[in-house]
Amino acid sequence: MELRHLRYFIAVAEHLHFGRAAKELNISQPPLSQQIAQLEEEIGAQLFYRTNRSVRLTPAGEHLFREAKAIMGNLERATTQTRKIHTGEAGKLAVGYTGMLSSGIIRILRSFKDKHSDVELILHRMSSAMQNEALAERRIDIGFLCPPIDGETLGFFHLYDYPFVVALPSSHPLAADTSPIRLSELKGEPFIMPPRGEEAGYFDQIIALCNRAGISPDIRQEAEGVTTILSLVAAGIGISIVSTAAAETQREEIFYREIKGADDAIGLYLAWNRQDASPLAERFVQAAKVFIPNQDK
Amino acid sequence: MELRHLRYFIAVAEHLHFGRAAKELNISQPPLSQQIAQLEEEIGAQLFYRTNRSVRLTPAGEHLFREAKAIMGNLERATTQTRKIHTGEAGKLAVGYTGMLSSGIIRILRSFKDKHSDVELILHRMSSAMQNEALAERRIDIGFLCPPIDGETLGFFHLYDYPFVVALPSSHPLAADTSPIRLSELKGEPFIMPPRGEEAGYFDQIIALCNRAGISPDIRQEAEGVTTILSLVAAGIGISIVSTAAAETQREEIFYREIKGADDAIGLYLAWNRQDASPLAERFVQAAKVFIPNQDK
DNA sequence: TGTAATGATACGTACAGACTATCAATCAAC
DNA sequence: GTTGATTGATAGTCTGTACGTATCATTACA
Repeated sequence: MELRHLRYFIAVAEHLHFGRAAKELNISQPPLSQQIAQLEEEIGAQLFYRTNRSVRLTPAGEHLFREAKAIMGNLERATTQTRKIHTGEAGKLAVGYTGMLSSGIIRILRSFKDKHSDVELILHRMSSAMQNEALAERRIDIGFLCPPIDGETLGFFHLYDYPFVVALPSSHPLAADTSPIRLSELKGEPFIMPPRGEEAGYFDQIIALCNRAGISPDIRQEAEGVTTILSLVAAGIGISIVSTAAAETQREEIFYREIKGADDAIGLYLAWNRQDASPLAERFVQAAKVFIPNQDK
Repeated sequence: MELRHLRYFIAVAEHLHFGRAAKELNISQPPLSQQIAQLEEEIGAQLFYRTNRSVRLTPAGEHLFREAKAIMGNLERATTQTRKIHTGEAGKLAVGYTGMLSSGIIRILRSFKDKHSDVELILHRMSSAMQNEALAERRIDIGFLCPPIDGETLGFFHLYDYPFVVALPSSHPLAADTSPIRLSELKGEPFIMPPRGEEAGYFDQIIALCNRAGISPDIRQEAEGVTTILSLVAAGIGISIVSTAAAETQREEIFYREIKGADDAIGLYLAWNRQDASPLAERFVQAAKVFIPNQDK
């Protein structure tokens, strides 16, 4: 059986007239009769009552008519959707993000979703190291992450820079003052940090920052993900140095202070697998480029 | 596009190897490559990433793969069901019945349903006259009805004979006695009868029965359907003469008495449209024939 | 560097589906 | 009854295309 049989069958069932159906199909009547006969033979069921003057569907034919129309409709929708996925108008896009959905990331996601309503964005929170791996293995299509980035297999570009701030429990003695803090004041404080294996760039930058201020952070606690780190700070377990992106959502239990004399910032990058990136991923990357700040020279 | 394309595509998507897929399809590899290329061209989407050493589905291909399998499954089920409807193993069967589903009718329906679980029996209560019309117009496939039957267009045979009984309100003076009643005792009683136009055979037989007993029934009320008639009797509106089939289900408000010296009975017939009876209707008729009483000579 | 594996390409062929012509059956008009 | 129109089926021919064989290009691996 071929789709031709179904197409012809539907035409005859709709017109209940071989001649007119043939005309609609742009073929002559004899081959139409033949194909219908073939279909009946193959299915093993008479589909039409035919006298020389009238054509009517049998009960079996009526059933097949309904089914055939549904099948052709499904096929039509399937091919259209397939084409859309190819062009990147539709599909699923797995997106990784490190800690919090900063307003910068949300703006990009929102804008893309608005223009591509058929696209399903699936968000995965994972560390920068995990994103490198997931992008390489195509478990995610897009990553919002911090260095290091495996430039061999991944394409990437810089999006935003977020300065560092110190996160203190509100109950902490240093939390009273709103002025920028000197990092040397943090000497001996218990630090909460992500594991270096998960966020090497972030980790090293903070260490360097502290070293420059003449202190060596006393890491008492490791925690995965900014939200977890901040929860621990809120609980009074220790202090941490986080990006202003994480500090966007204020919490009562946490007090943020800028760092005096340091304009260090952590870079947020967008990355994708540069080999066989899905069309959707490519679209996303293109759309995201618009959000690069100061791109006008 | 033809089903061939989908079949070939599914084979390649399952094997992710053109050579092996071709072998399974019993064709050689080159035409398989061609057909897949055609499919991609027609849909307007790349379906496989092909290097010379590996074949992988694109996101678009993965979507089409799922859809194509579903479509092939639907098609398979549709053709099987169509064949079943043709042979009478499945389908819908509209059955008409006059008044009540007597135990005789129920036995036939039950037996048929047991042997043909894929068949949906749709019951329609309608008078014998309506059934004649509905059978001719194919609104129903099978009728359980009383004469007259239009032998021109309908095939039919006799099933059961149900003797007549008198139905009295329990409060009626004549309802005390359990012995057979003489019809002459009913002189002057208000009769409830179906309209003659709907149940001519039944109507005329009762009139003849009464006439033989020397009375002319005083028809005060007409009602469509035995259940309606019996409800009116129960309400004390009048009396009626009904078949023992209707009397099968006893009600407290109604008292039935046999009729003395009359072995008249109303015949229940099974009828169908003898032109292009649906295969299912034919099966039903054949199955019902087993229930003709005294068929052994 | 040579060999095996794999999908794409080139080209000839056979068959199936399409066309034209015609037939058979039915219905309607007179 | 007879004739003409309508309609689906059949017969015979032709053509497009799906398939097969042979071969190539590329890649992986020994």
